[in-house]
Amino acid sequence: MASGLKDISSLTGYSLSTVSRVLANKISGDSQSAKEILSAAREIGYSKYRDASPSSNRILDIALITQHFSEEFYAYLYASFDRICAKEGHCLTIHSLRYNKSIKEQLLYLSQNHDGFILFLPTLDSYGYRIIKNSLAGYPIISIAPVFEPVFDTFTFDSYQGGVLAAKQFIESGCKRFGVIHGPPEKWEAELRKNGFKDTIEKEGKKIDWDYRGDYSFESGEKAFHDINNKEISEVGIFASNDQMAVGFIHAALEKKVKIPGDYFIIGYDNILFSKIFFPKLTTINTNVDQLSSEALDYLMRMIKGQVQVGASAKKTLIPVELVVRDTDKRGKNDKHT
Amino acid sequence: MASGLKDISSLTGYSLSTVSRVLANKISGDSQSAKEILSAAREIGYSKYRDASPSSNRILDIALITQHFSEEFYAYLYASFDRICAKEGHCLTIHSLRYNKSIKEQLLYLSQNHDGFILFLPTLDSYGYRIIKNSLAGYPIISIAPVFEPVFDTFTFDSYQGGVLAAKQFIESGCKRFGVIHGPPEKWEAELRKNGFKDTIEKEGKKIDWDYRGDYSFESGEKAFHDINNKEISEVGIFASNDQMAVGFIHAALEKKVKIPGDYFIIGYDNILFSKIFFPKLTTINTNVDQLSSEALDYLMRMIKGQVQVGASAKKTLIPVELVVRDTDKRGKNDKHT
DNA sequence: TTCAAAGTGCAAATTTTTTGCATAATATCG
DNA sequence: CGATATTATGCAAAAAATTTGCACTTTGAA
Repeated sequence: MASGLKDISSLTGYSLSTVSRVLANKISGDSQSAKEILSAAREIGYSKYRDASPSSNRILDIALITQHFSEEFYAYLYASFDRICAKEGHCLTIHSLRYNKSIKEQLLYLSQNHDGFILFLPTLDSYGYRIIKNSLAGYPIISIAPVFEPVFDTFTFDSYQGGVLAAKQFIESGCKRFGVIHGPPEKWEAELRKNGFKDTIEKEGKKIDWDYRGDYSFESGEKAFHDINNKEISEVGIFASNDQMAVGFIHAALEKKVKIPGDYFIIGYDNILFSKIFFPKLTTINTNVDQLSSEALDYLMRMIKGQVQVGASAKKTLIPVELVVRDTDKRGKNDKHT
Repeated sequence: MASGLKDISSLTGYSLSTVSRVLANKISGDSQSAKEILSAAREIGYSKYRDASPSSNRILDIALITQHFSEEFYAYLYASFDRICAKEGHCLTIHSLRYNKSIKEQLLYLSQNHDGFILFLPTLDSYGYRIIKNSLAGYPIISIAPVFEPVFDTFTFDSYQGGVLAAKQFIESGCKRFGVIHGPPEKWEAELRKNGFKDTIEKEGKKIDWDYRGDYSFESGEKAFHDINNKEISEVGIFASNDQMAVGFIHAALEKKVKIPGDYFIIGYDNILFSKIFFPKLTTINTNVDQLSSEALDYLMRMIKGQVQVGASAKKTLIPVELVVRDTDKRGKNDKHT
């Protein structure tokens, strides 16, 4: 099992010296010999080869550092990164820090076997991020978590824009009254979604007639419905900060034989699978996860190759989102499902 | 970055010789010194330390080898293994081979950094499994994929039993007619679910009055409804091979104002999240993923420690499933949702 | 208390990796 | 097209890393 230059040498047919030089980056890493030697080294698990500066011939190992939860979104995220990495020829591994006691040590360990990290740790605070930054100074890391004060260069969806799009749709389709179901206030992206909606409504000289503080759960969507229904406000365009709450709202409305669209109009956010199959079909904000993965990965690659200046402050890139019109907003052409 | 025994020595304070001996397994791996040395070795990424035979002090690295898909089930599976591994103190990494050209090479590479594999590759054929077995002879590998002819020791849910439970529920609650919505025939576990249902019905001297060949999708559940509805068979207890089809069936039924439960009764299989929130709430077969993870991991650990005899033929372990009664079977207490 | 078994460090022995030098292959430029 | 610079390669020597023999220490059971 122990492997050394000798094994690589006999495997590839190159002399010990040549193998040594390729792996120590003393000769170009882009030649044919280098290609063979690097791939043999990778295969038998020769450890020091990672020190060779990344050449076009090196397969790069990327770690997606996340916290597993039993939610569809995670399956989407992983599948998307998997797809994009495979297309670009990189090798992706996924690691969860959900139950980890020592994040710092675990990341130090992982940095030995990988060329760069993509962090998705929405619950980590700035302090935690700074510890990571300090203990892995110089190591290529980006983040895709929507956090208030990013420490690493960050790629996220333009949540604010999502709220703007929902508001515009309601305004343009002639809604007169507006409501919003908040996400949990500690989630930064939930605040952005709500603010985008609110600001756009108010810029038009209108106001939010009703709001409800939810927690992203299906149940809080149901509760939101009962709240507005008791107040007897109707014909309201409601923006829910995620699809689960929108669907919960619709569920409760259906039970009470309230019409959606009709008595209420609703736009969700996320466009995850069940919003496509739930009925009536939900108008929602779509996030293009492949675009996020692709741009994030691209940037990380340039970071690994040293083509990116890593500054003191974190750069933010907002990936645009789009409105998907289905049946639950005022324009919905389909009324028969209510 | 280059690390060697010298670094470990100065980090831990032990002499070079001691470090060497611990890592080469020349002295017991269970002493305090061994613990410190092994953990330091792991942290700085010293590669050869993995050759030391696993002791109680070694953190074991397990790889879950899968094929990512954008389905909730994957998020469940990963979160469950993550939870169980964390509890046992092992380190889990997840790797997708969905787009991989050379599975064999990728696994060879991964085997360098890990102590054992859990395979979840439902689409791989026996030939592919045998290639893996041959190229990694002696390396600890188990499978959790439901396949017809397992090559590795396998842990799966007792799909057949799931069908039996569904059939019993319908029979005991007085159903007179029975139907089944198949999963895709190439999926072994779908066949088992159907057969368990069919065999139990027939053992009671009854017969399957209607069946429909679905493909696990929501849409095929809708189509199944239209099929049975055209034939005007009603008051049938229907077992769907998964929840998505069951929910599709219910969706189509609701559109046609057909009563569930009432005109039809339905039991699904999987108990994934959306079956909990869809309305009416679905009676279904629950699979305890944590139990599967836990038993599989336990066995793999014993394999790694050499406590398990690996025979020529693969051992199969079936994890029991259970019926979760909600609102869509005949016993469902809740009729108001239709 | 005694003695065997296991752990430890020093220094020598061994193995692995790197490097100087000579030569071969390849690319570059007038 | 040939002269010249650049890069790649292998051998053998040098350097570095790792293992091992030996003597001494610690630990725990009888």
